[in-house]
Amino acid sequence: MALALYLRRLSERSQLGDEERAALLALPGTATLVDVDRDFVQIGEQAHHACLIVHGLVARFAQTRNGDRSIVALHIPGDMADLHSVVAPHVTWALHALTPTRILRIPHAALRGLAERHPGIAAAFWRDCAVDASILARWTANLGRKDALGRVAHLLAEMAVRYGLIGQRDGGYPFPITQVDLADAVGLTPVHLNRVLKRLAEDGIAVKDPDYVRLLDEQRLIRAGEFDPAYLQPGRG
Amino acid sequence: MALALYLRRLSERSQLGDEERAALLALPGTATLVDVDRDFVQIGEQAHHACLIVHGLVARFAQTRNGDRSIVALHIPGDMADLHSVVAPHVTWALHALTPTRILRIPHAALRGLAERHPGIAAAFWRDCAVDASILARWTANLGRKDALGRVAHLLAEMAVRYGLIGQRDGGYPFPITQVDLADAVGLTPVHLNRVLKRLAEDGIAVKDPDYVRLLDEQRLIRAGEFDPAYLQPGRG
DNA sequence: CGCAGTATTGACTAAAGTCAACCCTAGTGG
DNA sequence: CCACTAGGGTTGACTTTAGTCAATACTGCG
Repeated sequence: MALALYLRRLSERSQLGDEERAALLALPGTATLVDVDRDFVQIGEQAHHACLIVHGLVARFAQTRNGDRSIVALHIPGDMADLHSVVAPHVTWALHALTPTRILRIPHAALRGLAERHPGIAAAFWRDCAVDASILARWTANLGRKDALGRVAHLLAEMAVRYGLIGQRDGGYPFPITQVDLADAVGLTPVHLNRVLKRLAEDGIAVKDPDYVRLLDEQRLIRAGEFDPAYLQPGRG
Repeated sequence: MALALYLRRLSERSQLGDEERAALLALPGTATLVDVDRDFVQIGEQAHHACLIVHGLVARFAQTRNGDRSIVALHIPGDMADLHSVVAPHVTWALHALTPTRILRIPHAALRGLAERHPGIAAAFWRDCAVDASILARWTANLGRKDALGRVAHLLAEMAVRYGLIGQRDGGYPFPITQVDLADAVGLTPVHLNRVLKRLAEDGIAVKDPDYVRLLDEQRLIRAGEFDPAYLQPGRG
């Protein structure tokens, strides 16, 4: 069940009591299927729901007034992609399905009510947003200071950990993103990204297939991306 | 008084009742002076306090294990620079004074207690973190998609708004940051940043003096940076 | 006065972007 | 069942942007 997925996510980093867990699982929500290549939250909206990703892959886009779009976050199953909209409902980004995606739309009112009645849940929500921000900070640092290879390696390493946390990884992980979108996420042109991926494959580090990443030598991937998973706060109280 | 500054900040975006306002102002805290060029929160620490910037300028640094540092956020008076550490106390960044800085160190326990007793304050804290994340997202997008001039123009425009919100701007604003640090914040080398600043000055857009930014033509600055202040959520409920 | 940190400039290099062609594959409709 | 098409991926040749290296100037302070 979708909410159980999110409860599991929260429980990784927050201790919740029985009552809180039950209250969370009782949240109302509307299951929705989103076609590929569709914005399901648009810039300029006033949000009234938060979207839990149940299945699929979602990009958060920032947009300048000129219409340039840029991916600032990727969301995988178990992520509440726009939980921050509960406290900042004026939307300045878009959520876009990169594959056919199943989401659960949960009313802000319900989330807010839950947070008000259960301080522990309020803290868990806040913490979930803090981890999201921590990832953003890391992306900012990567874009500012790493070269193309380092940025790509770092992102592939990050996604390996994140898919690992939801039990979707072994020698690799599902990652159904096009090179155009991946290029956008790491601030490169698709052409240059393609060359970087080619090099990672030739060097025996990792292979990006159309919807899967094969990890050939994770140690070297981590070194190439100077990756340290601490910012993902995996399993901290 | 320092806490009044922060109360004012929160009140811009959150409605707080009298009791909540009083409780906030009653928070305990230790006033501290930080020398220039000093980390006052270090990577790897377990944080027990959040730092309210009272006076001065602070940079948040991300650091890779190789020791490369990169500025991911700038904090001005009125900012609670590491409020997120209340829910994520394992520190993966550093806070560094760019000028002699006065801070107020507020115990996490007090902030947590306040949030537990007053859901409105909990929401206000969460919201404050959401705006911080919104700025991070914008920086990510800028680094990914804008050229050097656009990045610098955007940052100068953002800081103009942020200093404006604390009443420290007229035809310009105080911005005591060196070119080396500014270069770090926008992901450029100091040499190239210097050339960009020269161009902004020559074009009559803005002049960066050692500790002040003179805004010569704000409209063109905004255009050059494709700046839209919506992400700062100025004055939204 | 001299030093250290900061800022400025020029000449050169390297990384990434641009442009354009071509390939490959999955899906469509005849 | 096959030809066509469109989107994604790949490659080469060339351009542009920003980085590097190095020298020089400025400024506030001991």
